[in-house]
This record gives sequence, C-alpha cells and structure tokens, in this order.
Amino acid sequence: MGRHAELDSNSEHCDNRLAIDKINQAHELARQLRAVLLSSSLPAGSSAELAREILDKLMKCSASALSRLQSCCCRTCHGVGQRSREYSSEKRGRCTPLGHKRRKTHNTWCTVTSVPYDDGHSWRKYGQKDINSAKYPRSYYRCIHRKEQGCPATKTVQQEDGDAYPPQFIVAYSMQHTCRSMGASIAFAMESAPKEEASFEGSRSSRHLLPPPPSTATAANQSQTSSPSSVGDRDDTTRLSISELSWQEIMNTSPPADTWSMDSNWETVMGCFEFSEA
DNA sequence: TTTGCTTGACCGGGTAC
DNA sequence: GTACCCGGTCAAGCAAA
Repeated sequence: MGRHAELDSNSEHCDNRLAIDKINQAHELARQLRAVLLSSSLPAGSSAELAREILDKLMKCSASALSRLQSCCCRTCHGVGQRSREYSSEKRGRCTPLGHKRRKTHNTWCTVTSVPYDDGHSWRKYGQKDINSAKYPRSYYRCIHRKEQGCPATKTVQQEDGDAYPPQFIVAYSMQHTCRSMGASIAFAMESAPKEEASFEGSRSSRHLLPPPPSTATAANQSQTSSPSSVGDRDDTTRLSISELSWQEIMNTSPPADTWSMDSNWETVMGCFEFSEA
C-alpha cells in the first residue's frame, strides 16, 4: 500500500535513471573496448578502428549521462535514504525476483552486460540456483583467489528475461577484491566503482540500475572464461557495427597477462565511470 | 590425478502474520 | 514473537583435462 506510493515517488527520478542507463551503456562499451584492445587475433588496423568506434560511443554515453545528472538535482535517486522496503512491493532481494531474503545488502552492486564473464577477474563457480519467479537460474561465482588470498569477492550472474540478442546478463558483484591478481590491477574501475561508498546498500542502487530481473544463466558454464556473447544491443547507443563473428573472436581471445598494464588512456576512459555512484 | 562444475541439502536473514 | 520463505553457501559426486 504505502509501498506503492513510495515507488511512485521514485519514478520522479527517471531522469537519473536514464542517466544511469547511459552510464551502464558506457560501462558496457568500455568492456567491449577492453576486449578489442586485448585482442591480438585481429589485424592491427581493424582493432584500432573498432576501438575508435567504441570510444566515440563511450564518450557520447558519458556526456549524455553527465548532462542528465547535472540537470537533475534529485538527491535520493541513488541510494541515500532509500530503504529496502521501498522496493519490496515489486521484487525484493538483490537484483532478484520476489523473495524474502536479501542477505548481502552491503558492498553489492549490479551491472548489465552482454559479457558477464569478462571483467578482468578470475571466478570460480560454486553454485547455481533457480530463483523464484525468475525464468533462468542464477549462477554464483567467487574469486578464484579466495583460498590462497582470502579474497571475499563474489558475483552472481543471471541472464535477463527476454529475447534480446545478444542476451543481456545481470551481474551482481559483492564485496571488493582484496586479491592481487592480473585482473585485479585493472580490476576495473568499473567493477570497483562502488569503492568505499559502495557501502550504500548496493542492492538498492542496483534496483535503480536494473529492471526487475527475471533472469538466467545459460552462461553459467563458462565461469572464468570469456563469454561467447557479443556486442550489447540494448539500444542505438550500444549497438555497434561490429560483426558477431568478430566479437566471437574478440571475446574468445584470452587476454595475455602483460597486456593488462594500465596506461593513462585506459585510466582516462575508466575515469568516466567514477561519477556513476555519486 | 587434479581441477572445476553440478546439484541437492542446509543455513539463516528477511518477511508475513 | 514466531513460522515460513527462499537466497546464498556448502560439499559430495561427477566429468573433463
């Protein structure tokens, strides 16, 4: 009852939601860009071209997001003051369908991507579960360095409901990496986006980021390897003119460890995401 | 033999009553 | 306050390398 009213009030912040969507798109583009940059199987010329194309789109997304955020003074859109019950009238949980539990509400954040396994870290699958009212099962991953380094990072992967191609995956990260791995160095500005402030109940902001997720994980089987999925196709901004075949190649290219050295350009690109949690 | 995935069972947090 | 629901995790068993 009152919950619906709360939800309605949230809808005022659709502008911020749009901005967040844009940021997500930029996020996705950055992932793709990274894949391109890591690719050694493509001719140099085409890689550079792809990278340039993705970067252009990335910048558009970032600019659009910034402009939207600047034009909207709403303060509650992203976490502050939002309690879990505000979302419980529809779907509760951590980016999940209807349920009672939200065990990990701290240090969690979500993203939507077509390449859920390619985030610069190595993950090991430790479980899969059918989620209530979700079309697809959710897969549970933890950092591969959990044992030797005690890294607490975990993530869950679900495929969004729907017939979108390529399939979009809702990736919910939980806890920061404490391990020192190849990927961790890059570890992604995107993935580390929440940083300290991530203590905002991540699931809450996540719910702003995401549509109520009936999801899946056909991808479950691929754990730490790059997924075969291709370019995001959620709207014109992320739709790239890259053939699926090319992306198959890109995504299947295992990243050589030494190509991960982060240069200033990469930092610049990834720096674009810093504001997404502000 | 080792490594990683699958899957059923259990734990316990969150919600409804 | 209590019972129930269900998401998250564990761990045994299995398969692939």
